[in-house]
Amino acid sequence: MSQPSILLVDDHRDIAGAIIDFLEHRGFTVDYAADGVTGLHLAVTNPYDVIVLDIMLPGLDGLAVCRKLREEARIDTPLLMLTARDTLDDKITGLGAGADDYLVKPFEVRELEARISTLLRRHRRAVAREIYTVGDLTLDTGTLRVTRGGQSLTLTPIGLKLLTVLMRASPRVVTRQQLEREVWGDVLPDSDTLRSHLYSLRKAIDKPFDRALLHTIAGAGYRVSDDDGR
Amino acid sequence: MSQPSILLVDDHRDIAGAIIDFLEHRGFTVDYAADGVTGLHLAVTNPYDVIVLDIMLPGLDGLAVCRKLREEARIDTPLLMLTARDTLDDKITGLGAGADDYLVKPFEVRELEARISTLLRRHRRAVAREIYTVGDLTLDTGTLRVTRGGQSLTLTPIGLKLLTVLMRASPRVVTRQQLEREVWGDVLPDSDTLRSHLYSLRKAIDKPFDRALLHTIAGAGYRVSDDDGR
DNA sequence: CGGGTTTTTCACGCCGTCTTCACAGCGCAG
DNA sequence: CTGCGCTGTGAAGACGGCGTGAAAAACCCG
Repeated sequence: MSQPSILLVDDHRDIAGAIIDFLEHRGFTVDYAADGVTGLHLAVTNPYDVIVLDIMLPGLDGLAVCRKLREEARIDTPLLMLTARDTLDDKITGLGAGADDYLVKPFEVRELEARISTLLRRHRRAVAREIYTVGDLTLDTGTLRVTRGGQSLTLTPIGLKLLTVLMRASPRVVTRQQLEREVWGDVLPDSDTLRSHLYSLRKAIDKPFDRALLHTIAGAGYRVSDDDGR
Repeated sequence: MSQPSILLVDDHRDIAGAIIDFLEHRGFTVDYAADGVTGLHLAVTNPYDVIVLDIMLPGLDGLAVCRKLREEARIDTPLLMLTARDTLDDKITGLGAGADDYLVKPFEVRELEARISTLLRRHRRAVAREIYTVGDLTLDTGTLRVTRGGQSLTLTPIGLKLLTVLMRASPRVVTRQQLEREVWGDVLPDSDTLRSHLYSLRKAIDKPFDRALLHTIAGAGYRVSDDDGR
């Protein structure tokens, strides 16, 4: 996600303009709607990374938009609610409607950006979190923790990347080319440094244990699987 | 799977009630148990698509239930563990015990649903592979594993390639030329090394067994089929 | 700038694979 | 009956892929 996209829904055009200027200057792409219906429509038709929603809107208010997004459209994009008063009621109803955070007006744009960044990070982590298990080896892509037989292992970044690809594919075979592409993109290194990395990955996840999980398939590629004789 | 079925094991009846309401409203069928023993019993007697298991349970706790399911009952239904925030430890999350995912309490029900959907998707994908079968010989083109009569065979890369072509074509005849083209492309080797490869392929897949599956069609080519009489 | 980590490069040597070759069996045609 | 061509059989050697390990280079972070 090189350029996070934001949807801003707020009927105060002057304030909104300032916010948009600031956010765009900070590298975000911003779409804007001045009322609830338009905002809702934009939100369901485009994939945003964060939605910023004023609670007071003409027609369909922020709470209603939020609820519709969550319950009808089933969109779980992180949502930040802008509320005028710091009443406990507002906070509770906002969060109850499915908002992920709220911000009390008036606020600093810096503050808004910070909250947005937090939501981005959190959501990315939550969405990215997948857990792969092969035999007694587990990889938690959320915490980037790798464990085998209960004990935690430390890998280098590339080792981790390789293992992720291999475990996601498990028990299928992954070719060298696929692995190289995953790690280095399109500009592949000349010499096959991949071999060294697989060597150290193996040293980390297989060497200290009895059974090997990372297998070489001659002329084809590599596979992570718990064969166990079969 | 029109109506995915979930097993929920949690001793907080109020929370469980809310979860059940939500999930049933979202189109799942939910069974419920308030303690580990009941949950375990349900899990081994019914086929669920996903099991949601609280880690803190009266009597038999979640980790124990999970372990028993995996190690004794040999049930590999996707399992999601519910854990308290303060016990977020490798050993406690249940990953080591065989859980496929975990969720930290308190959580949003829609997050729970999202994770359940992910597990459903992944599990479905894991069982669907393209596999060729001829007689008791099977070839999994994803894992590149070849088995006959339950036992696994090891082939050379070229042998594997030949077998793939032959099994894909089975029971039709494949000419030598076609086989050569598949393996070597357009620059064919001078001498007919193909014969040697077919010889060793035969040695691998037919020699150790009674009935031959790889047949030579004089002057025409080769065929893989379970003829039985013809 | 400095220290530690990560990545890349390189060289060695083994092992599996591919190729080549020689021979035997078999069927068919002359 | 005999020779020829096609195929199965098996071994030997060449070759390349791959594991291994260390050392150099790049990188990151404070």
